[in-house]
Amino acid sequence: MNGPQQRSAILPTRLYGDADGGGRLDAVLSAEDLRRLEGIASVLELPARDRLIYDQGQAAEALYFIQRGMVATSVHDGDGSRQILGFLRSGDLFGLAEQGHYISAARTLTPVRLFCFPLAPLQKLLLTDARLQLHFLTKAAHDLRVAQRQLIVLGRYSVHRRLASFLLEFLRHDDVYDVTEQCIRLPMSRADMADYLATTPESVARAMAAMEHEGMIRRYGPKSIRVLDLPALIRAATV
Amino acid sequence: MNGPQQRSAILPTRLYGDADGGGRLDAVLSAEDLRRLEGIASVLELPARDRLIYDQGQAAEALYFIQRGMVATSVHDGDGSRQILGFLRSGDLFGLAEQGHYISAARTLTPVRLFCFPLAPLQKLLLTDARLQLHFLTKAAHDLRVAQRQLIVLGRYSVHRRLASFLLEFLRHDDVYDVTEQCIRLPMSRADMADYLATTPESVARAMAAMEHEGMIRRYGPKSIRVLDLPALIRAATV
DNA sequence: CGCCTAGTTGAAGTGTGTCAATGTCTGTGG
DNA sequence: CCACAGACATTGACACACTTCAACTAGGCG
Repeated sequence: MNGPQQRSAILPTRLYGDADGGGRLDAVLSAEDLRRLEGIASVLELPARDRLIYDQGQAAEALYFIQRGMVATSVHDGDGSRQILGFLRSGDLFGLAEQGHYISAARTLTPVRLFCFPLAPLQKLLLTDARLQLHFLTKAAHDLRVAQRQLIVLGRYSVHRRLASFLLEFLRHDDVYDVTEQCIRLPMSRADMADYLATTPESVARAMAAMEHEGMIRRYGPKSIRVLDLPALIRAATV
Repeated sequence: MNGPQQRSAILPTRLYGDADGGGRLDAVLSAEDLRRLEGIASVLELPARDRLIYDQGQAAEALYFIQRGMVATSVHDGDGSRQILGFLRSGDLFGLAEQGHYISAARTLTPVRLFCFPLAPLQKLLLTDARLQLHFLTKAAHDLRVAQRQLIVLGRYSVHRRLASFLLEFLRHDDVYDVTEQCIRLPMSRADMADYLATTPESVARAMAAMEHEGMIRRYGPKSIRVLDLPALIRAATV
């Protein structure tokens, strides 16, 4: 994993707060912690996009850590309806289960490299290493905050604003954002974006078109977007 | 806290899964764990509804545990907009912070009795007791599942269906549901329900009226509802 | 008992979903 | 390397669930 420098990441007032690194688990782990985790992990390499990692309802056997690439978790309704719960990137954990079964499906959006922690050894490790466990707890708290933020986005924002918030997310991550060119590379389809933002591909396309019309972005094909007016984009996500 | 029977609640395959007790923290703690928690806790008793426990943005100093009563956490937008993130009951934890500040406000819906765990001592305790910490981790995972479920509700369901899901939630909790009378006691206002379900008080009222018209419920004043046709209510929440 | 807040009902407006048609990428095979 | 095919994205027209605004009614607490 990256950034294995030793850090005293545990600050008392940050419990159930922010351990920082923007929620990246690997950014806060010590070299010793990493060694231990690698001791129980196996590496899973998926070389292409749209590969199923696990399916909804499947018996949960492991927790996954993303080392490289991007993953989407989604819940499928009886009918065709689908809600994407999150787009996950390097440093994220996934594999949340309920009563021994995954509650969502997980599939790759890009080629990915994963660490795979079998649950029983992981639990054993966390019980022997409270400091390490606290990092997992902090990560869980981070994910909870992310989910609650998304609750606000879906509950209160218009489609236009949801899309603006979504695009802004990408600016933090230099694996999908070229800072010098101010260009975002979207790894997912309009349908994926729609299912994450709880709308339709058509509405996403319309919102994109509107943003381009307003001069805040410029489209170069559906997967590549240049940010022309960042303040306007921020305004669109805020107001 | 209730249910202090010793249980070997830690089952390997349930990590980041369900520790059970329906997410109640106190239902899985050992007598020893309880004693230790009580050692660092102070009791907070709020005798009335609509009391602010902490405000959004306030410096986070403690994590709260509900022993009795009901609490709502909510995020307030710049303008009047408000999203209620959750209605919390006995056995729940709240007080999620980011960078040392609460991300939401918390206020009482009923008189409540809380345990108040100051963050520094709590963190110290969790670091010395990995088993106890694992219960907190499991609780965090539970809350994450709850938030993700709500994401689906807000993202995919009609107002009618959202309300049906909401009412069904109450049937699990005998502090608000009289099983023999099949009567739900709603402790919150229509506005609160609306802000939780991401709609308006008017739409809630209309959905209620429709359900009564369809014969699945009967209203006795705005705060008291009898379930007449449970299967129909379940259908309304499912289909 | 009466005031005031909260809830309900009605009518009108609108954002977004739906259905349908057109346009544009992408990746595969000739 | 180019051409084709199928999937994906975009645009337009229309429908409708829900919000908004307004008036009225009913609870509940002093």
